[in-house]
Amino acid sequence: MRRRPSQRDIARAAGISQPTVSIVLNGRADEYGIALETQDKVREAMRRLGYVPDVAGRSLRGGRNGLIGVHTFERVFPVGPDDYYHEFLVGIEEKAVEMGQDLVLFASTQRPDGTRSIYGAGTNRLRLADGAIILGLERNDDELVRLAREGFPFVFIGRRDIPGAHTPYVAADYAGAIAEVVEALSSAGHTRVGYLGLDGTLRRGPQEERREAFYQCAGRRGLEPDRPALMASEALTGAWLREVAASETTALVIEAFELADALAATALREGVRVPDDLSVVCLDLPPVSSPGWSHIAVPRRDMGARAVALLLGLLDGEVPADRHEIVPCDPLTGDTIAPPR
Amino acid sequence: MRRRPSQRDIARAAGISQPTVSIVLNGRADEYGIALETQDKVREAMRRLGYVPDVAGRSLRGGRNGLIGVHTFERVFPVGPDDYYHEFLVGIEEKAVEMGQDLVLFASTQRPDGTRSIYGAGTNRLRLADGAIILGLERNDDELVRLAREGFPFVFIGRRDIPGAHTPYVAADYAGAIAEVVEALSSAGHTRVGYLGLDGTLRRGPQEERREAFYQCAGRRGLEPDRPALMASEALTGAWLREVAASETTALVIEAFELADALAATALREGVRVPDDLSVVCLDLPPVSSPGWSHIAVPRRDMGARAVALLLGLLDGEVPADRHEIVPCDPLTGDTIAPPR
DNA sequence: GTGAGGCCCTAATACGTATAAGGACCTAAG
DNA sequence: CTTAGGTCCTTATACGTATTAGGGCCTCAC
Repeated sequence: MRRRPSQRDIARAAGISQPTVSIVLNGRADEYGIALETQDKVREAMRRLGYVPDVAGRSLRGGRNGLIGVHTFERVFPVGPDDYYHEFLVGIEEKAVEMGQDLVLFASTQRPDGTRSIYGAGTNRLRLADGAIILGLERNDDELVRLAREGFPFVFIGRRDIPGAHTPYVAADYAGAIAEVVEALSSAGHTRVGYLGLDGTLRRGPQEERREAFYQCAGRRGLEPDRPALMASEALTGAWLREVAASETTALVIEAFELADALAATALREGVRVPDDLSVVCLDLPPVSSPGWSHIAVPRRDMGARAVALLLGLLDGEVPADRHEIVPCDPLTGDTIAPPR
Repeated sequence: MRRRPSQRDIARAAGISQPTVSIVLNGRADEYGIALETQDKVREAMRRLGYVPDVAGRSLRGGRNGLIGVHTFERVFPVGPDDYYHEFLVGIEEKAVEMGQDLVLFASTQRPDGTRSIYGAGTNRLRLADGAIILGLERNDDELVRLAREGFPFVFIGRRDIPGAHTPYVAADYAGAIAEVVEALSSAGHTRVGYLGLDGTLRRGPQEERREAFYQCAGRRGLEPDRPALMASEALTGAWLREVAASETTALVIEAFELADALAATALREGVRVPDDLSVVCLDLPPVSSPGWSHIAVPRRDMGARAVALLLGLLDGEVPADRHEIVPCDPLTGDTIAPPR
């Protein structure tokens, strides 16, 4: 008798039938009028045999398992320390703890090339969980559409408006936060502002969203932004920085933390003083990073937590299937915005 | 007809029986001698109806659900970046990907005080997975004993010899690595060596294991170690370091990365040159840390991966239930061991 | 003493899958 | 003509769960 005890085993041990066990287990004993004595027998047997409901059986039947799936379109734990997913996971786990749910990290969906696919492995593994939180930088709209069409409950982290599909998501309020940045620069007296963007496709979606929000907002507030300078962080040269410092541009908006790190090093080397010679603001600096530069930050932890709450709301049917949640960014902090020189 | 197609639907569409569909799907058509024409009909219907196998049904049938539990006696994702668990998780995930398994992080087992307990919630939630990998700094021997007695398959990460229970574990070969350190110090010409240990209970088990291994090994190799200096990293003062540098002691073995960081800062302040004035070796420096100090490192990634492999071996019955695995540490690297001044 | 109604439980079933056992049909050998 | 053997498929079953329908037994009222 090596196999895990099932409801039938409990029933046998308690001298009653399997459905009764199920009823007691699910707290519907009163509703069905099960004698207290019987309930005790059942619970005692469960404890004694170490019963735990079977995931497969439950989800086959259509019930809940207390499992929240987490699917990422790339590896969950990249090697580097500045990990895109980590903070999201922290938030997800925190809320899961609070709500008494466990998490399933889908590792089995990874293909040989390192990307992950919901349907790639031939089966939709996500179904083992009650619902899933999905995150990823790649655009995999077709898989999401299919998932939505199957009626599987999920929440995407990040803005993801897909035509023709109701996909609930939790996104950061970039626009609001960037308005705050623009306001701060403007009221410090800046008019010509440079924009340093990340070249390449690494996190293209979010980057472009920031960029657009910035340019729209700057225009409305009377700022004159330079055309965006796009480069990889290794490509940031002293010559470029000297040129900026010598130009009319008095402040720099930086799109990504890699560029901020590179800029910090270059500025130090070139003797460009921040913020005396050049004001600097970074959009989305991770918590562990860089000097105390002015920045806003995507509230990853908070977004993770909200995603869990939203998913549970979905599962309980308390929330419509096309609900979006926009989470305010962490407010602008730091001290590298000064009046122009 | 909103629901996803099942094998029965395929069968109906192709005008045959459900088991035939299953047989074709699993590539056993030849074995069962299914006519090519029938196979084509089946495959065509699958494509047309968009069939995707149902995991729940499968794992219900197979007895396994492809879920590997990960239980930690503390939070999985602490807030700090120098995260004790992170590297283990990386290894676990890597191997899980390779073996096509998914991971369950047990968040529901957390008690209000932040600690986690296997049996705290009344039932052993771990049972939901096929088996589990358990890690944690606290000693919770009683829960492990109970788990072992219940016959639940698990692997502990870290040395954990519990009298009267077969608990498989994966541990680092501290002794071997520390012998390497002692050998290096000795052959560089050192005889008097200091030992800087971490005070407090934070990671007591592993720390003490290192300490004992060092003192035993040093004795055998003819080194004269000072009595260990135990302190919290904040308590490391310039005065202490000056005293060491002025004494007969020519090398320092450091137990934990926090102390290494603190020592680096203090040495810089005090003008103590490493390794010219003092040789330094750290036991277990995380990958992302500090100057290029000489150190050995606990092979966390590797240990995580081995734990997964060991657990699957256990599940397949290919491995006895009392198997221990000792993983060699990453070899000594760095350049802060020099001849004594 | 018959019916109503409450109490407490069981039998039957369905979900999707995989496999063992079995059966129908045909061909070829004796 | 019978039988052995091959080919190709089906029937039956089991896995663990939750729910619907139903049934036995007791008590009380008429």
